[in-house]
Amino acid sequence: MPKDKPFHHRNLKEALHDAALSILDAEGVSAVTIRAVARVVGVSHAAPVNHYKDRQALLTTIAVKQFQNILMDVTERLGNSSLSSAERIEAIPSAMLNYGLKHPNRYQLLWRRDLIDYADPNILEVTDRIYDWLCEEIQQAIPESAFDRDTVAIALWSMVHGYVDMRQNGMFLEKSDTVNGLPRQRAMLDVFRAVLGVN
Amino acid sequence: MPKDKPFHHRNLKEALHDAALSILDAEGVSAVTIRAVARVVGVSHAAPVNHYKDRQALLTTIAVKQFQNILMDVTERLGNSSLSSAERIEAIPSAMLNYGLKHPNRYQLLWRRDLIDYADPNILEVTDRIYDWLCEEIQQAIPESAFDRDTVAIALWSMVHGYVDMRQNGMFLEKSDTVNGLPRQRAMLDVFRAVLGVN
DNA sequence: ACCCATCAATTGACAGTGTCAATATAAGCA
DNA sequence: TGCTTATATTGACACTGTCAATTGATGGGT
Repeated sequence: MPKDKPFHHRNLKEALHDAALSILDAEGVSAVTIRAVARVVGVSHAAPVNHYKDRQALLTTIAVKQFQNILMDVTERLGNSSLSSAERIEAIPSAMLNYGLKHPNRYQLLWRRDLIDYADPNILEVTDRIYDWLCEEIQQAIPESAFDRDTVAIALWSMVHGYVDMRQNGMFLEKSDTVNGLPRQRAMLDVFRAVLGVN
Repeated sequence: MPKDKPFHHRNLKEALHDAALSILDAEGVSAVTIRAVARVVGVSHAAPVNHYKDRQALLTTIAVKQFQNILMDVTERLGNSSLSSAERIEAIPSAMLNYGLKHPNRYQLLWRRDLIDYADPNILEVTDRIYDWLCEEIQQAIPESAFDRDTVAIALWSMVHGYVDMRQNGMFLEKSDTVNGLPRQRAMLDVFRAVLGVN
């Protein structure tokens, strides 16, 4: 803990990332500006450029890390081999759902194509891995099915994403969050259990 | 057609709205700034304030109108009484899907809670009417069902919204858009036809 | 026809923003 | 030691939304 802040921060990149994340959680993505982040870290307004080319690069890095966090959660959960077929299929959808409801501002960032760079190889890789894993579990659980596997995977992921996104936009707010004593998201996933014929 | 532009535009509100819409289509929502719109209409940068309190008010008005357009389309389509149960249920999901794929920038705006005011009574009314109609059709088509009606409606709308949103973010891009010769969205809706038992 | 209140539009300013160029400082290596 | 490179600062520019003060036009009442 140097007294008079040294010229070099020594760890600016991570510090900027952490500051950006906390601003994101507290005030939403629009508050995550290069200058605000620099201010929090206590560095000049143009310092971040050495570590993040521009705002998009900063936000893309954050998004990549968040996707990776989600993937790690899923990886850990699916390591448990005592799960039912349905539970394995729902691991990724549930993870997205829980993450989205728990970290609304972070979740919102993940899908802001105007702010992050979806052509970034890291983004592509992590989202592909999540998707592939979802497909894999569907394949394992229901090797025979009337439905195209990709279609089921896309439908499932689309449903949970759409639900989180619309909920956060205030839709379905007057509707109860529980149906028959279960959370609505549980009831929604049950619809898919029914059509896929898994338990 | 006055030669030297008169001080009063006489129709500024609509002109601003139209200009904003064309900018939205051409350059995306981030380009729809108060000043850019004013520039297109050929009026001073602060003129719009007399008709739209701020940028959010302008964008909210646009969103309301777009939701109303969608609702009108659906109303017209559902006026045709020779539709099957499945077709009636899918009228709203299909309309959202088609609208989203046809007008990506407009669709994106509809779900930007940081830009538009979801507490606006007009927004509430039109989205409620869309939702209620969807529920109504589900109720009519399957008066008896193992699934909670609201859950089905929410799941269905969530799926199509999530699909459009993720697609526009570049997800599922390497996956084919057609499965068994049918558009993927058709296959996705068929999953719901199966679970609801309608044709 | 006039006056005046009201509405509509302009101008100018302010605090933000991202980003770039020029500059200063520190670190690391020969 | 000195030189190269990485890192941080400062200052500027062109934008943005929004506000206040001002000017311009309209329309209603007398």
